[in-house]
Amino acid sequence: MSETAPWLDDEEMTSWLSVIGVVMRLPSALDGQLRRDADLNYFEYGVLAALEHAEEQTMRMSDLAFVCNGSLSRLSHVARRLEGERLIARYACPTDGRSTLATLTDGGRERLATAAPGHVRLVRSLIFDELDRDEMRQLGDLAKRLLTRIQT
Amino acid sequence: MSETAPWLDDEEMTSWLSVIGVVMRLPSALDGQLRRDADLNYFEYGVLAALEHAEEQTMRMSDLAFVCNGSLSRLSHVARRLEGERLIARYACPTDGRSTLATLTDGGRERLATAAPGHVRLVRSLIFDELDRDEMRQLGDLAKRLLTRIQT
DNA sequence: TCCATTTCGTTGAAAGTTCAACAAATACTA
DNA sequence: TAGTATTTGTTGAACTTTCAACGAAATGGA
Repeated sequence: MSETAPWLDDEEMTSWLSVIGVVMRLPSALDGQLRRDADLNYFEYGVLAALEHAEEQTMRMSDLAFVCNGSLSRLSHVARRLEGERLIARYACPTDGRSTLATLTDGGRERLATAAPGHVRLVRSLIFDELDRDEMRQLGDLAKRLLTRIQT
Repeated sequence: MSETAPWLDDEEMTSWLSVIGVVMRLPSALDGQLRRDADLNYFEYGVLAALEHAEEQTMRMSDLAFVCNGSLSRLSHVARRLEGERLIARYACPTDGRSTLATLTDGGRERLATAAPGHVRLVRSLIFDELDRDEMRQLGDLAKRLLTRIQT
C-alpha cells in the first residue's frame, strides 16, 4: 500500500457511495428500534445475543468483543452498564486469571426477548424483503470477503 | 411490518453476520488512517469531500447532512469544530433566511489533500483490491437498493 | 528460574454523538 | 392576511466511544 493509487473512477465512486451509505446509516436505523422497544443500542443487543447463543451462555470478554465487532474497551464500558442493569454478570475465569467471563442473566434473556421480535422484523423489512435469497447469498459472500480484509 | 416475522434461518444469519460485520468494522478502519494522516474522522472527511465536489464548494447544511449520511445535529457540531480549525466557513443563505451555507476554505482543501491519498489507498486495499469490477458493481447495486429502504 | 514480553481487562479523561428543546424564517390555509 | 404548521439550524446536557495508561496474570526464552 505504498505506491500512489489512482483515484476512484465514476463507476467505482457510485458503488462506493452506496456501500458507505449503508455502512453509515444502518446502525442508527437499528439503534432507533432497539432504543424504543428495549432501551438498548445495537452493540448492547449484540452482546446479549452473542451470549445467548454461546455455550453456557458465557463468553470470555475478549472473544465477546471480537464477535460483537467492537474494541475490548468499548465492551468493558458496555459490560459495566449491562451488569448494572443485571442483564449480564461477570466473574473471573477459573483457568486463566487474566480473563473475565461474562454470562447472560435471566433478566438479560428477558430483555433480549423484548427486543428481538421488533429487531428481526426491522432487519427483514430493511434487508431481506428487498433482496431475494440468491441476492442475499451474493451480498453475504461479498461482505464476508471484505470482512476478512478489514478484520486484520 | 406488523405481523410476527419468522426468525432468520442459518443461511440468512450467516449472510447477515458478514454484512453487519462490515458495517460495524469499516468505520473504525477508515477513522484510524484519517486520524493518523490528517487528524480527521470519516464523517469530517466526508463533509470536506462533499463540499469540494459541490458547486462553488458550497452546500446548505441540511443537504450536506444528507449526503454525509448523518443527522443535522451531528453535522452542526462537526461544522463548529471544522470552522474553529478554519477548514470550512459558514454564512447565512441570502435567499432563505432559515438556511446556513457551508463552504470549503483553502485550509480545508489542503487538509483534504493531506488526507485523501492515504484514504483512497486504504479504500482500494480494503475493497477494490478484493473485488473485481463486476463484483464491485454487484455490491454497489445491492447496497443501493438497501440504501433506498434505509433512507426513508 | 528469572526476566522480558505479551495478553487481558479496566479505568478516567477527552472526544464525539444523540436527544429534546428552542428560535427564527418560511410555507400553508382558512 | 392572520394564524398555524413546517422547515432549518443551533444548543446544552446526557450518553457513548475512543484513547492512552495501567496492573495483573500468563508466556517464552536464556
